[in-house]
Amino acid sequence: MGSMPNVPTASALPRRDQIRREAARLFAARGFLGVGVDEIGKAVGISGPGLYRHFAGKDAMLADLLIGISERLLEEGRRRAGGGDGPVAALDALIGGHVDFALNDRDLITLHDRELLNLKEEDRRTVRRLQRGYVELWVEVVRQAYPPLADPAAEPVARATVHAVFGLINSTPHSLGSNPGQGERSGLQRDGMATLLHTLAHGAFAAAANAASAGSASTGA
Amino acid sequence: MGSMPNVPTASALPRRDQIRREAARLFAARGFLGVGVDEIGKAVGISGPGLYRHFAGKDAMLADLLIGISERLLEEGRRRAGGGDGPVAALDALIGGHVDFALNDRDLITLHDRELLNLKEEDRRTVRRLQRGYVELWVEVVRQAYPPLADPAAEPVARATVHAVFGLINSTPHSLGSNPGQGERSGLQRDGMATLLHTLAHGAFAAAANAASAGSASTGA
DNA sequence: GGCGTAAGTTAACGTTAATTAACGTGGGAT
DNA sequence: ATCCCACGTTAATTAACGTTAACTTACGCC
Repeated sequence: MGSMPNVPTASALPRRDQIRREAARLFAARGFLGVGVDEIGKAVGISGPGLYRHFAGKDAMLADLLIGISERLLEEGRRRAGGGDGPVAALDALIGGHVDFALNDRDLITLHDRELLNLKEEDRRTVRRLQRGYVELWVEVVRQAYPPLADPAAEPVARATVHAVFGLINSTPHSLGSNPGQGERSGLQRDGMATLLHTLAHGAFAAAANAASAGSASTGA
Repeated sequence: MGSMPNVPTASALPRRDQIRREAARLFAARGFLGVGVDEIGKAVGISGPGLYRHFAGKDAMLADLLIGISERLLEEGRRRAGGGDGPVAALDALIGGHVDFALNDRDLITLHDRELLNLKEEDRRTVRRLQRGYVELWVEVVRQAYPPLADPAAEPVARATVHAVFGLINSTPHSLGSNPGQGERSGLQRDGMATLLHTLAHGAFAAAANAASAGSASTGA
């Protein structure tokens, strides 16, 4: 018991990670409730209940995935937003980070806003808290990058626009085919898609700022 | 048997519609697989298997909902796109129609791209065919409204942008709270949200067109 | 060289859920 | 008056699934 508590997971973590990857793939493909534990087990070479040596249960796998991606989004977002080259560069970095995420971890992005309701109350609160922090981070940066949105009356506009841009960037799972190897399905390669999403996000923010500077009475509040 | 085949559903359709509405609400709230037929029955005042007098099964309810909304989107889209006031007005009408849909039939919009995988192969193909037609409609109109996107090399960009704008507009279920009565959750009222989404969509399209006119070699194809 | 623990296996349990069967009822057309 | 059919009900059937139990195996360690 007191042997080596530091590196006992040196060979256990790969297996856990393997389970994470396959579970994410299967959950994204057929939904959390549509995938059985036996199927996840088969995907990693063990069978069924053997998964319980690595996770407390099926719920725990989903919770691990959703909390993990939410934490990574927030952490990486904070890192990028603190680049120190001004709010415009910070927003640029935020957008780039989220686009990378959407293109690299397609499965997790899909699960992130699709399977939240299958979490137990406590885990759901955790994920929502992290998501809220991430949104707040974006809202602050956006309002600094686009001064018209810094008006207190425009705060709801800024927040709604951030949500909308998330929806925009996260749309890649729908546009791209399900080929992770090459992007032969869509006529757009990965880099082209990345720059396009970047451009579209900026266009949306600019339009929001433009509208906010024009009519402050159109917020409807 | 040959009595009145024209109006036998005069009293059956309301009940069917009631089931549709409640099923959509429940599916959107807890997922297709997360809702039992007993629950749907209870929501409409009958219990469990009584639903089988109105639908062939649980799958048939979901198929009815998804095919129905896909048909309505396409039909209304075609109607609006053929307004005859030029491509810019047509795109405006398309955007307005989709925004109305996203704000009025939030549950269905949620299901539309969330529960496709729970359809049987044939129904899924039907829905996808309708969706493809809807996308094509948008792509054509967008490319006419924004000439830089009419370049053959920009076709993938136009298509990806249309998908992204769908994601943008469909993001309302996430930004708004779950109160169908008033929008007290978000600081943005319904009309404010509608005009904002309209503005954001235009901003995204304009940005895409701008990028396409600048560098034709950046498509990556 | 025995020991404990990590990591699997298969069998079994308890629940739940969709669907079907069998049966009841009430109102309109003949 | 009656027949019938749309519309429901409850009970039974069947399948699947998450989880636990009991048991095996390989390996690092004193």
